[in-house]
Amino acid sequence: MSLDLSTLNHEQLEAVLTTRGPLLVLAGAGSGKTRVITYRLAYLIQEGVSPKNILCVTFTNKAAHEMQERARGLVGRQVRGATISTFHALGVKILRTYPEEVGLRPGFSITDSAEQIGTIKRILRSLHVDDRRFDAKRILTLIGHAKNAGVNAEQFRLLEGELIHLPEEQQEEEDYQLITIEVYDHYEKALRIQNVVDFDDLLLLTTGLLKSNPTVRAKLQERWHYLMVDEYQDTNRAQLELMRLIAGERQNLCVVGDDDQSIYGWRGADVSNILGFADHFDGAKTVMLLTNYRSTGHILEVANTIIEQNTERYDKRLRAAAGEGDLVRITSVEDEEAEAEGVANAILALMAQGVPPADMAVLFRSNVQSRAVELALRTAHVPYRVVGGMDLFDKREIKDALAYLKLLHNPDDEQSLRRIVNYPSRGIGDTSLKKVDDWARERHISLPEALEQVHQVESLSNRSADAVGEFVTLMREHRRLIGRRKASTLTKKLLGAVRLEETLLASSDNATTAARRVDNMREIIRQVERYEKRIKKSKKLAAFESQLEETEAEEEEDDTFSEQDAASLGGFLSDIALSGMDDSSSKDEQQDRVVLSTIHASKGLEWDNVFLVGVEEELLPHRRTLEGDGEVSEERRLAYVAVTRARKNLTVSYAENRTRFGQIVPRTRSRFLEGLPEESVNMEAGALKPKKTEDEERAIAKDWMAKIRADLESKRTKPVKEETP
DNA sequence: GCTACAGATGTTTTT
DNA sequence: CATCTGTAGC
Repeated sequence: MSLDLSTLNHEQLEAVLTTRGPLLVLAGAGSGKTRVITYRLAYLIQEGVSPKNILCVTFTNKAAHEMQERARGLVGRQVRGATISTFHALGVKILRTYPEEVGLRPGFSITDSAEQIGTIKRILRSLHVDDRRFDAKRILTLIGHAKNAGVNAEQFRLLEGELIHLPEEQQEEEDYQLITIEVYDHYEKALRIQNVVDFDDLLLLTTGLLKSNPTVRAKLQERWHYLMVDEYQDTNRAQLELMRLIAGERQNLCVVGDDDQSIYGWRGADVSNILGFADHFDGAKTVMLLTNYRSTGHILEVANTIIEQNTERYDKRLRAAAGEGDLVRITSVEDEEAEAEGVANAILALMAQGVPPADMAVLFRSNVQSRAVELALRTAHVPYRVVGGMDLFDKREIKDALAYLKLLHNPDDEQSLRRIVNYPSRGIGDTSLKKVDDWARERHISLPEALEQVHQVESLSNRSADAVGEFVTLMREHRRLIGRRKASTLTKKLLGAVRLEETLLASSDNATTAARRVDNMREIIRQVERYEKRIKKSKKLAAFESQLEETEAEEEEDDTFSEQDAASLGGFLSDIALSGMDDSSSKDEQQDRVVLSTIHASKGLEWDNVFLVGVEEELLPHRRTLEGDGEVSEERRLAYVAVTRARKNLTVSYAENRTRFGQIVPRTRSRFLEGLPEESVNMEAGALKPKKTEDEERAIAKDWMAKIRADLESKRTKPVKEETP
């Protein structure tokens, strides 16, 4: 099978053919970035590089899947050998193989952010610091930034002299840094005792491991000879370091990204990674992809004008492959309500012309803005979908059920233990727990360990001790079944034994909420089952394919990683921590609905028609960045990302007044709208037309509801097409 | 151990 | 205004 490279343009081809040495591909919005990556991957394989020696890293699971699928389309099942992974999943894989080297024990688990905050608060209290004076979240952010920069607790403390001594007006900031030095230390210890890592550890510890351990480093360098990184502008210091370490002397590292789309600086991403690529890697070659295949000319003009006012960037200008297209419409509206109604009407008008809702999106800077839009769309009966918000994970009943599984898998997980030790209530109240906790502290052992020998705690009544004993036995009994029973069976057994369902039903007076909660909880079981199925299928597939292989089954053992294989409880828990619950596939994911999204969440997506709302000072750019938190240039990039999502139609709006915290406040339009090229913009009012009559609206909406219902019906009857990962 | 009320807070969140 | 958090009180 031979790869057809003739569909690539000159620059894309150059990027694909440059396989040796450090390569920076600056891929402007809509310039065929994903194509280049997948073709390059395919090309490497075709040129005789063993897929096993290729590592592709992305940020999201979605991007990893997409790359996998598209590469499979080009080179078939050979992609299976290549490692295509997110940074964090890669970290887990490596750490699971060498846990002891970084102070972990096998089977460590991954915390979520709520647990992290809980841990911080507990540490503050143990340090006798008023946990109301310091915001745990803010401390956690500071720790996160340190970790993202590759700085561990020890090193952070050493930085004290440099970090501190801020001018007086930043006294508060200084206080936070001081307290963070203390907390960071304790936080790390707490995690290690519990055999737990947080998300940032997945990078920090992995990088640290490679840095300090030449054997492991050599092994990984021997495994991967060719590296590719997607969305490089979003990488942080630790990730750069990780890639540098794996690339080793070969330096076959290809990074793809767009500095103008760097919008995660606040999360620790470091634009200087991409801006300074040539300094970080000697002899780096740069290829710029500047032909935009997505948007029409006027949209691109506006985008270019907006972004060109940033100074710290690669100087480049996108050119449109398509024609001029329609003008960008910029409208002023009275307030957010009028704005939302205007958008709803414009959407209805497009629908009336036969444009499917899925070709439209409403983008905004901050989540609160979605409410007004949702309301208007609902009254107009426009089908919509709000993206983001992994709410399922935040549900209490889900967390409770998960905590049981986590504790089962990792007996040292104190955080999970605390969560469910008395839920459903079994007579282990705060006082009893406190007594055990104190007893544990005296003896310098952990709470879970203390619970194991609870009958030696003298201050505890027999009744309490028995209650604890019963709980400990329950967990121990179930833990013995790990490996002997399917994970799903075990899950059902444990959750049944503690009567979670019954508790949920009894606790809520409202029958519907109770039912919903039970259903949510059962979702966990379904997820475990789905996970088992997926693993089973991919194993089968692997076996099948190696059978098919004409060449002798050279399915040599992959000795880089410990085999973490079977549908185990631990595997499930990592999986769910890294990719969230997958409620997408079955539900309304690809249905015909208008998308409502924050600009952040819209990156990488595109629509024919885009409505960008609330383009006002203090919203975009956001107030917080104007007050000195963060940089306006990043806000500008945000505006740029938003604008470049549109293929054919872009409508930008700003309100004269907006209700904020219950107050009506006059607004000014965003600075990002100043100085736009007149010939590309339609400033005339009325882009968001006045209301249609109720009857007209209803007629259009009715049509669409009917169509959607029919769609749903046909989907239900058709068998669901199975995708193979 | 749950409910009710007061008080604070009010961006973005790939993993 | 609206939502979440923590605490007091039953």
